[in-house]
Amino acid sequence: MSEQLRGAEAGLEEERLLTTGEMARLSGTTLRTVRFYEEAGVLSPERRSAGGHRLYHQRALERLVFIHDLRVAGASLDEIRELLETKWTAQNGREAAQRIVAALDAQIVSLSEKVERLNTLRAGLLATQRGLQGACQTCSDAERFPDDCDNCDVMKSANHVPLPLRVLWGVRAPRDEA
Amino acid sequence: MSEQLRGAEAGLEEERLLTTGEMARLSGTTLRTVRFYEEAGVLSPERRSAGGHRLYHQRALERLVFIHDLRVAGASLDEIRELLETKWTAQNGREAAQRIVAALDAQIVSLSEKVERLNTLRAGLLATQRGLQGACQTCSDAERFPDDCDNCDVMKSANHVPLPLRVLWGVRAPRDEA
DNA sequence: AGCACCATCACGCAGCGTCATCGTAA
DNA sequence: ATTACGATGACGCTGCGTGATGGTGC
Repeated sequence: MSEQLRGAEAGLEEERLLTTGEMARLSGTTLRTVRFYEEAGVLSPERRSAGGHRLYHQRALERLVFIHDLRVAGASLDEIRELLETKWTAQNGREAAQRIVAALDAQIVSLSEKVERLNTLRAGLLATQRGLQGACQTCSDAERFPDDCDNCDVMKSANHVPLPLRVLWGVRAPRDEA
Repeated sequence: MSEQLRGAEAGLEEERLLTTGEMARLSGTTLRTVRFYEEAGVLSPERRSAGGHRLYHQRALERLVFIHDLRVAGASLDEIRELLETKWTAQNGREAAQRIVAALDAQIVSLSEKVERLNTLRAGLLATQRGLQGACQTCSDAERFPDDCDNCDVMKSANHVPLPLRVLWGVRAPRDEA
């Protein structure tokens, strides 16, 4: 018994702990973010150094990356905290697995919607670039340019003008007035 | 001349102006957002009613949708305002087109990166669901469940465990303690 | 005259950024 | 002992949400 324990302890190859700065750099976040995530209750160091510096497990780095990914995806820290705690608040493995799968379902749905929306937007922006890189790039029609573009071929020829082009190249909005 | 003007005026088919609420509903935003965008200098009503109610052109609705899309994509209202003003601050059509194309380039790049990242995350979440829906759903091993899952087949068999699964199903983080 | 709608403060909140000041690490 | 790095406040900022209170439109 004590043999096994000592063996296990010796087997732990002195895992190198990470500083806050290393966590930030390796995850693509900042010091402030790492500390804020601790305050928010989603990430904490394994221990502190004698002088009070935070020291993290390498697993905490994966956790940080995951949290940051979910934030980029639009999840709130509240949602993220719940997700991370699910396994430990469930009564048994079955329940934990089910609840996590359900929570992930919701995230995946909103994520898919967002991706679709971003792809649509990107397509519109690209189409707008193509539109502008044609005639407008060489346009020297000082009579027509700012205010009469709506009547130019560029805006009428294409039978479906992308929304960004209509907005960016259309008539002056009240907001754009002097 | 006056004939033309009168004709043009008569030709304008009494465009129906939109209220703030209609703008919000039709764009999927809120009253607060529409008003805030005005305060931020990116969207303004064509005029006010006698009683002070905002009245918008239909073009303003497209503008609002575009602004909201860019916000979802992660652009700041400052960036958006600059983009929307580009055409009117440039000296000629060529310069305006070039500057807009350049600005859109930057947006498209960051947008593409984001889409890629979200797709990667989604793949990880889906793989995590698949992992959990197997053995864990029927796991009744009360000895093993919460703390020893790392040594379970589920976490060792797959030669590449997705990051979310490692994080969500791995050993207890300090943060998850009582 | 009634009911839905809108306007204008005003405060609140998440998720950090950004100093300033001071202690730690090697 | 120097130099880089980290800790701890504290205040600031964006992009809205959320009332409260009172006027508008039809």
